[in-house]
Amino acid sequence: MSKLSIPRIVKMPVEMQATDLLRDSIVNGTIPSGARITEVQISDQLKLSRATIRTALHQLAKEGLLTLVPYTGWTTVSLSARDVWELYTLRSAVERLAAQLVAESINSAKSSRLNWAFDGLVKECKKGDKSRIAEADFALHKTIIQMSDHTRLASQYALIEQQIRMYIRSSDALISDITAIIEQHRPIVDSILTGDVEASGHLSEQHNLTEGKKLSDHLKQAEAKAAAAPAPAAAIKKKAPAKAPAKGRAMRVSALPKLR
Amino acid sequence: MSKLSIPRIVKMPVEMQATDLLRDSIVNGTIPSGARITEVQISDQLKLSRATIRTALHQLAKEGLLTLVPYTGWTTVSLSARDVWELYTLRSAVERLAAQLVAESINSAKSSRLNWAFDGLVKECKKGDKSRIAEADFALHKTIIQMSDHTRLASQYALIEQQIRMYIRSSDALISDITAIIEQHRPIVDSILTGDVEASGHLSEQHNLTEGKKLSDHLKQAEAKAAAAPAPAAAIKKKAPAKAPAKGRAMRVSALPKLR
DNA sequence: TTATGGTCGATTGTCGACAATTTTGCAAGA
DNA sequence: TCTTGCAAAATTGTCGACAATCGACCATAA
Repeated sequence: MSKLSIPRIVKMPVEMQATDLLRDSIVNGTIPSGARITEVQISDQLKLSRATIRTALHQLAKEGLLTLVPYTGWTTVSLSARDVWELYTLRSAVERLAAQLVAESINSAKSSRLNWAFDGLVKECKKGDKSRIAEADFALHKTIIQMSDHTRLASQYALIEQQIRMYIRSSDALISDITAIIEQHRPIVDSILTGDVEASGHLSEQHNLTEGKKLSDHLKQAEAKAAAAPAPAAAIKKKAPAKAPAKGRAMRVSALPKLR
Repeated sequence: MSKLSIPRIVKMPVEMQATDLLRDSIVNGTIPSGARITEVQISDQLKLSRATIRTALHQLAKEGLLTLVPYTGWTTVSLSARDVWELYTLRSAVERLAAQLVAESINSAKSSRLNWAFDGLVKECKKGDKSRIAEADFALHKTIIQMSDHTRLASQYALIEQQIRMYIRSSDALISDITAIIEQHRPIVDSILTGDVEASGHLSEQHNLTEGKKLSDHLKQAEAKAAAAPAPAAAIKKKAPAKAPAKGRAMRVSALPKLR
């Protein structure tokens, strides 16, 4: 077959560029979670036609980042504690499979690649920059996914990761005990390296489950606090000035990065 | 929160109707797998604008039913043995999680629902109609998924199921030993009913893995045979004599059902 | 005959305009 | 003051047209 490894320049329709840009903006918080956005607003800012933007928005909706109410508007999702639970249970199942597949097919090339990713995490932990640690953490997990050589698993994982990133952005708290992170991941990596299918799967699963529970609990607590001191939502009716645009017209979103 | 269970009448934009129609046509084989289709052709047959069809096609691409080559055309996917392997490994991971969740939260309502689905399968097995047996089989699995009450898991499973159906349509062979089917599923159902989380997960996983391997092997064999004597799946275009449409213009697809 | 180059039809990419629908705001009446 | 009804604004739904690009065909020359 023609599996030549020519770089093969990739065509990037504007459509896809716009999709990526918007996805980034949502995931990294430029467009805040729960925000209402409109097609014309985006198309104006990006200088693209509404049809193009529309396609992009539909894509993102399919990815679970947006919801569309017909004839009314688009809204970025805001994740609840239940959503986080769903995300992490799913993630644990997917990562378990990936770890098993990699352990099953481990070889020297994969070993060095896995070690490289793990070393990256170790280094960042020693430096201490939390956001960089989180990034290296993601990278290690993603490396395992990619090494499983399973396109559907990978694309499924990408969706989950996106939404998790979104949540982590919105809740600033996450990493507590830095030194523990290394020891949490080391057994997973080791079991994969030694080809222990059972252990690698089990450890991966448990790691995600506990991690997810931690985040979910944190969010539940935050939700409870929010419920105790609710925003002044119901009281004012008419002339209320500056107020969260919970139901009103679409809010103006701060400047999006330029296309291209 | 406003989680009221008002039925809330749903508006069905033509867009979505078209998407559903096309999805069905692909999954049930009205549009054969591997076929090339064009936007104008579909929009003509369905009497809808290209933009609408285009959105629908993009959706289906995101669902893994179509692929788009820029400026060239759309093609329905044709699943290889590797694809089947991916599908079933993923499915096993997802169903394992679902079974565990259901076993964990089993109660009388869920018990009766699960028993009802299993009885349906038993009845069909006794009747002997293979396609109805397959349908009851799917239904049982889907019941477990739905009972897990996990929206992301369910939507993920829906995608997998779609593609599996597509493959099963194209390869007519599947069920061999009818009586065995019941005994394959009974332990899974029993372990869930007794709330045995570990066993239910393990059994679900293994069931899918073995079933997937069976289908994958069957397909591999078919692929080998096809390579030996390539099939004449041709469509005549102009004056060209019969020839495989591997690269040619889009083939005419037989009448699609009417919209509405 | 075969290789080369250009031309042309087919197909998707992008766009702006109009239609359908929902939500909002205001005014009139009780 | 509160409710009700109606009009207007906002927003998505649908459409047809033109541009960009690709693949196939054909004329030409070695």
